[in-house]
Amino acid sequence: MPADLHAASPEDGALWQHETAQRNGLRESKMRRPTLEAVATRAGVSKSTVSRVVNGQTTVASDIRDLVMRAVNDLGYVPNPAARSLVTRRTDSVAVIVSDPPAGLLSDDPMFSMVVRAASREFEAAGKQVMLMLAGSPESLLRTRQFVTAGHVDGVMLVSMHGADPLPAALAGTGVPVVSHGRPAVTAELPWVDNDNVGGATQAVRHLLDQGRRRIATISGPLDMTAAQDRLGAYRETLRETGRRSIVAIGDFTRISGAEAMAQLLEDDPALDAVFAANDLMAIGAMRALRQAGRRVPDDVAVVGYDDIEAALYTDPPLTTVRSPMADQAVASARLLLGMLEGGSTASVTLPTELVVRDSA
Amino acid sequence: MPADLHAASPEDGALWQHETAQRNGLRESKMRRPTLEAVATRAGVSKSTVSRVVNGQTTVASDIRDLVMRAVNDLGYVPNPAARSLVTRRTDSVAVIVSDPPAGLLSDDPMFSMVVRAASREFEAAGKQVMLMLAGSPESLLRTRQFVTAGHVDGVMLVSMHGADPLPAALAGTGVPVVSHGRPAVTAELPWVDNDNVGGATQAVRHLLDQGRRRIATISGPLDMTAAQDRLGAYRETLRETGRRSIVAIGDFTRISGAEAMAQLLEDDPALDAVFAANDLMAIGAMRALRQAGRRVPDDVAVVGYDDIEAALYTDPPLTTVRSPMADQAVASARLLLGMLEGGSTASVTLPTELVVRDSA
DNA sequence: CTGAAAGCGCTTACAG
DNA sequence: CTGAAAGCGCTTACAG
Repeated sequence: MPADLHAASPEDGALWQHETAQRNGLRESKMRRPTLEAVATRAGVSKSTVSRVVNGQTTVASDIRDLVMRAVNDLGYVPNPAARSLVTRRTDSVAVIVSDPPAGLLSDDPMFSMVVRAASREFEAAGKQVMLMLAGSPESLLRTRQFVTAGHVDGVMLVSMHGADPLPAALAGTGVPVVSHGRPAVTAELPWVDNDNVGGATQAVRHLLDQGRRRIATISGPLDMTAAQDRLGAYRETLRETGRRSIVAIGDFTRISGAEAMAQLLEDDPALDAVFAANDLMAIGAMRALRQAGRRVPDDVAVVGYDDIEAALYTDPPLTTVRSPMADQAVASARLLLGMLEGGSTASVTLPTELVVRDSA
Repeated sequence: MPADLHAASPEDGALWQHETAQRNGLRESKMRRPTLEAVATRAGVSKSTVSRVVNGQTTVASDIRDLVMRAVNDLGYVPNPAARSLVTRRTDSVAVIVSDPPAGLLSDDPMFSMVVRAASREFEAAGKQVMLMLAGSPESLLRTRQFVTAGHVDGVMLVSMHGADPLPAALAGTGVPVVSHGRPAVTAELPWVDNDNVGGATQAVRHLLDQGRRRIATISGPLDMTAAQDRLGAYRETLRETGRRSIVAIGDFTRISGAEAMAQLLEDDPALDAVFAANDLMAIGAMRALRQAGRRVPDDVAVVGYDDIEAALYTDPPLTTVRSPMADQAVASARLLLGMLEGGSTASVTLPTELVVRDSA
């Protein structure tokens, strides 16, 4: 207590109040939340009973339940997740781990947005919180593995947006359920959900053939991704069946790589009359390159993409493409993991695709 | 033990092994991870000492430290986050809460991808895990508030991608540090990071004026968002200064809304010679509508967008736009929150914009 | 149907 | 510099 309290002036009083308010503010932010014990005391029952009510057990007499609920509401009680998780060994959360390329590459990829959002909705609807992790660098690989091992999450959904990902293997030994959105490149023993890349690419090339195109090139994705491998394989196979040769350039699923690959293709074979791009982003890049080279789409060169992202409706001309059910695939991945957490099936699933014909081919 | 064990045949043996392996597999997945106590026993020291080493305290003799580290590595020890969090009252994680529109609207918005990724990288670099939450429905609002109140996270970064969000207000009373990516519509007392919407929009309209355009329309974003309000306000103000009248249509920041707004505008004022779209997505929609109406860009109608997303490089013609530092803004938001967790500044920040002139205006 | 008690795996004063 | 002990806030057999 200040020594000069007996001489307190109104100003002193105001100052004092101010400091008190600040302290209260501070204390409030650090103040402990009401505990289960506080609720028990207020309701005049045991902690066990409160715990049962809070967890929805039906073995509690309804009048007692009401008593407890009132205390919970009065106090604004919310269970401490750390304490709960410590004893139940569940976290009620899952990790969505997205391989993040260095230097912002692919950073506005619509796939990221679609997949992460669709999966998140699904998980949240099932009462699971989602922890988003970006796994790019080697350190982050270690970090990710530690994180999962530590028991931070009940399960993992892997979204490999690039190469030969070491993550599936790294996560295999953790004993935590893992699913992969997209078939992983290394055949780890983990279930996945994918779309029918072979079927989709085959449809695309057949369509071009049906339109009377004869020199059909392709822009492939990076060859360490199974989606790229499968689409390229189907392109080659379909052409081979009709006795035509492949004309291939490799991109990395970005717009700019599509543009560069198209320029290369035009140089390699100026007489080509069609191109199948392994995704829409590269198709958009290819269309720009064609424009710059003075070729008309589809009159001179027909273009088919893959994915049917929304942007495919806004190209000039609108893009013919293979619809891959991105959101459905994400939802299916989430459900597969959710099922596994309940001890359900670990069977991988392949979703069908559909050709969407617009004006570019 | 099976009653017929004495009659076991080789086949039985194999079967038995198989079952054993399965059980071991099961047990392994449920098996308790090594605890701090196990490490202490193995190293022949107390739990306190192990804890100190694991947490990097420097007060431990180096030979003892080595002993402990060896035990940690041998056992593959990883601390249990729930137990740690229970006593430290920290979680070392933050929530990134994105307002998620119903029905997949905006779902491939590049903003989501850019902002979430940039912020995640920043948080992860600081050792914070990110919990991604989608807050769309009224239930999710409640859920979100509870989640934060329960102490699941040390701080919150809010990303309002639409309307008059009730979240800032709902989170204000929790005592948990919150920052907003983008100035919130309701003036809650929380720090934010935004780009200079007024400055950016002013640059856009001035540029159009400088090009000799005389009937300049705008496609605004939804008016419950401050970014939309500010951009529209600056458009109006700039035209007013030069004695011109505003021609306004309202979109919702999606491509399709941009196309519809443009069609409306053309109907309202067929003689317009320029349009300022409040984001690039709507500008892309507007360009499609102009194409369908037979207007050439920029000869008949000049178009300026806002954001400078990557797609702006791929329109025909390439889009003149205002560069808003999306990723920088997300990084700044993350840093602001990180700083607040250390007791640092709560000052809001505004980032500068820059006009990028390409061929559409 | 309800309660007392043990225990989940850590950290942190407090002694020494 | 190191250790014994208390305690974080829950859940869950185990009795009654």
